[in-house]
Amino acid sequence: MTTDTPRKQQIEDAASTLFRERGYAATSVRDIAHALDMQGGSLYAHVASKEDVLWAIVVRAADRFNAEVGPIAASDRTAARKLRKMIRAHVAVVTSAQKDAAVFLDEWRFLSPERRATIAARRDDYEGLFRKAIAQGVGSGEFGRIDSAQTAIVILSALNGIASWYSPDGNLTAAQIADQHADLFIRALTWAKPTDEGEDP
Amino acid sequence: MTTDTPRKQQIEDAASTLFRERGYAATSVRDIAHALDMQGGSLYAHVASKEDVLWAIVVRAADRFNAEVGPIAASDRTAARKLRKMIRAHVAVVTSAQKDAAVFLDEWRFLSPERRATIAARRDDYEGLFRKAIAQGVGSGEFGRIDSAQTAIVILSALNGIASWYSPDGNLTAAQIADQHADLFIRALTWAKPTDEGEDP
DNA sequence: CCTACCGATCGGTAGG
DNA sequence: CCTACCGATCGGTAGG
Repeated sequence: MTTDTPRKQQIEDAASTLFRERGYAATSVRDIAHALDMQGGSLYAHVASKEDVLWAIVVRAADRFNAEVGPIAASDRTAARKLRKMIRAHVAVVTSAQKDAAVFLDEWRFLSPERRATIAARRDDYEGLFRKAIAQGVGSGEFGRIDSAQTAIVILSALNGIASWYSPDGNLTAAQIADQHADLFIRALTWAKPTDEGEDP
Repeated sequence: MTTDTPRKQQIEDAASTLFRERGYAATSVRDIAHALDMQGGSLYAHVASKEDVLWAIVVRAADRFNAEVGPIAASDRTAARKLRKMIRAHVAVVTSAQKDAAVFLDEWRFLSPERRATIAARRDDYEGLFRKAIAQGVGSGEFGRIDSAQTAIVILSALNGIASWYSPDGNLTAAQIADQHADLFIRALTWAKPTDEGEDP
């Protein structure tokens, strides 16, 4: 009954690295164990199955996206400002928890059907946050008459793509990447008018 | 010395379906063989290795992108029109050769290091076609002063994402999806002026 | 293209 | 957390 077992987190971290590098199916339980200087079977003192490890990684990534973006989506703001902040928050998660995000995005299909369905539903809800923010802007006249559902998909596809090419050593900081994306998409939605300005923190 | 062995194509088609559904690593040689009503080992009468099958799929997908988009990129057009046509062509490949495109995009990391390097180089060249088209528009003043390299990545991320959500049974046709993307991105690049119009076929 | 097989490795468990 | 092991499955081959 201690606060939390750090060993389990170490396992998830090591697994996250390997799942991202080699993919879930091509990573063996022994690979994960050896990364932590354990014997293959010893991992099962801490986890019940390989899939449970993937599940833990996927859930903690999903939780982070929701924790960062959810409050902004629920806040009272202009659609353009809200969307800009949501994009920034999403990119911040992708870049700061890059491994987990990449595993979440690429490897969730290896979950059991039940768990996959749970994640599919969560992803759809999350996408809904973007749909609603866009629809708000269409309704208020801030944005042009675009298809909010399709636009949400386009934006999230581009933002999620960052997980597969971003490098902390690149020429652009995570914040710059976020702003570039926000600029580009807000521009695309608010055409024929100047982009809204006057940032809030 | 016949024209072409169709059995090999059948193998690649079946493998493309399975690699897309389950991923390369989680698809066994027996899975592929059984999809063609063969015994596991019999596949090796036609192919030398599982990786060779993946390689064939990846190469034919890459070839298609180049064949469709390359000539447009090399053509003499306004940057906006050129980019619009390139986006359309890219989306056409993604949607018409969806399985191959998805395998190409998601599973190429399971290739041997040498082959992976070859594909990485080809992908960079291909991305260069978009970079150059964008840079052309920046140079001519058609587009605003944006980072062509980053913008090319953003556009291709979104376009490639289509491979993972497009369904021929969806509400939108492939052509509509292509136009939506072209509209959105051209708008984002040509801000503060009306989008260029007057389509060529 | 099949049958029958190879060594290697897989996820997971027992028993300590 | 280790040793030692389980049955199952893997990619690939021999020999026809």
